[in-house]
Amino acid sequence: MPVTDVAIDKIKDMIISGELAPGDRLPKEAELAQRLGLSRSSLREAVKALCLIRVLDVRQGDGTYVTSLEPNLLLDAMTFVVDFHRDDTVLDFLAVRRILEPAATALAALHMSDDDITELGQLLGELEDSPTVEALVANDLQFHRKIADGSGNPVLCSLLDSLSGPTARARIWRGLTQEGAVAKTREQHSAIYEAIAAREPELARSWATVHVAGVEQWLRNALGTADDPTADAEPAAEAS
Amino acid sequence: MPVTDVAIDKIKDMIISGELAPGDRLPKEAELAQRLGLSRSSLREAVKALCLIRVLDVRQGDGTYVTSLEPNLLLDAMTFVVDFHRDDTVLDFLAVRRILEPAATALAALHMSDDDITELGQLLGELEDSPTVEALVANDLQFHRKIADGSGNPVLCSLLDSLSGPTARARIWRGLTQEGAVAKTREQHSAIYEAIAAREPELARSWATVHVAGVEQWLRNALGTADDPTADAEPAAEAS
DNA sequence: AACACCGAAACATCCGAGGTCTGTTGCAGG
DNA sequence: CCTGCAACAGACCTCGGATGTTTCGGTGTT
Repeated sequence: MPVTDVAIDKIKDMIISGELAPGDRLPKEAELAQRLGLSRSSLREAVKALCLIRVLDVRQGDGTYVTSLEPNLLLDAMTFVVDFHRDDTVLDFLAVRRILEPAATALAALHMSDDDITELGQLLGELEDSPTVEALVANDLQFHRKIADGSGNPVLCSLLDSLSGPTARARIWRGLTQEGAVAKTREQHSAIYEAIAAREPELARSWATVHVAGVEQWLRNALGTADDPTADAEPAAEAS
Repeated sequence: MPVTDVAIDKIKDMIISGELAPGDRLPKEAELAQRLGLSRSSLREAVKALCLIRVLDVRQGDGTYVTSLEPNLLLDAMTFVVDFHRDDTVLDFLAVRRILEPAATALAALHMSDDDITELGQLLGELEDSPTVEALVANDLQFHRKIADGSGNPVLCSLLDSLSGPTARARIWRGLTQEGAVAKTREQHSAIYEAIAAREPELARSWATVHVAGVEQWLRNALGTADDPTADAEPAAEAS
């Protein structure tokens, strides 16, 4: 195994064992390199890798620190991974979201504070009557994020956040190609909000299911026609 | 932004744009470094980082390649992330698993091939009458992995795989401290298998819920977090 | 007490020189 | 003609040092 990989494991172990706690500063490069028995170059590769997944945080001119290691931070790195998946596997991600979102919504109906619910309602009102597709999607992301956050489970929240990336793209296409989608989205958001405000977890769950399933159904059709050489519908545009 | 981070983004873009397809070989270090306008050292840091999340695969003496980018590979990197979370957040991960596992089991009841179901049954039989805790946990992991795989959704499968890490540890503790757990686990596994074999998704879902909830309940008590009044909330049933 | 300056510390980046591993090529033998 | 072995070249691995940049904290001035 390359020394760099060994270094990654060593640092990982130092953190897991508690030798390095969240927020702690690592020894300086030269020192740590000597301690782990490798060169600074190799150590830097290890640090950079751990940095990408948000385990370490290097500040030039200061030092290298262990992040808070909170689930949201670490799972945030998954967004990076999800970015690599385009058209073909988006449906699989959406299917997972279709499982998690209703559950999160139901939890939110039970756990959200009254203040949070008020803020959730305000989000719905902030949208203009004829919003741009971008504004709609941004508002949609905020709406679902607040609900996910309201579930009280940071892991669930972060996971949904990561999965929302591809969904957001899908929504943009949908907004561009399906006229009734905007009105329908607003209707469903209102219904979800009402259910949460009424503390009706099962109702909230159902509306969330309907909501995500709608996107999924549309996307399935869109991709199905795109893959079909005999289809006349225009295929989904490539990422620019 | 550091040069290395720019390089990471550049390489990422090269892949997403299609310039580098899965399986392709990257230009050699020196060449790519010049092309991206940085030194080999910095480039290597970028490559190492992308390597950690399984986007690139370097083979000494050969070259650097883009991986297949399949969801299972990329989400596999999440296992690394999950490893950083111990006692305190395990419950949150388990709660997510409690949402996904029943759904996956229900899907498996619908989608698994007869051959796969046969193999699943064989897994149950392979276990000795008085297995060691380690053997039991290993068998358990295989069992659930096969079901997750049977859901037909690679994203769901990989996600569950990652979440099973902490759960496995929990099971080991449980096996060591709770005597009846072994027998109960085998009973529930059999029930899940029977439900899948009978193509009864809702029955399979329910047994899976019971199964995971059992672990969750025990762990909650073991960690002494009986302060959460919502532990028993959120019925998982859902029409269709 | 508040602010500006300065130096030390630490990371960022680069470079070039060996070392090691892998795939390929060419030759000899069956 | 096909097979097996050995040498070669290409590519990554690791190293150590030199130089640039940024940040922090102490010092001196106002």
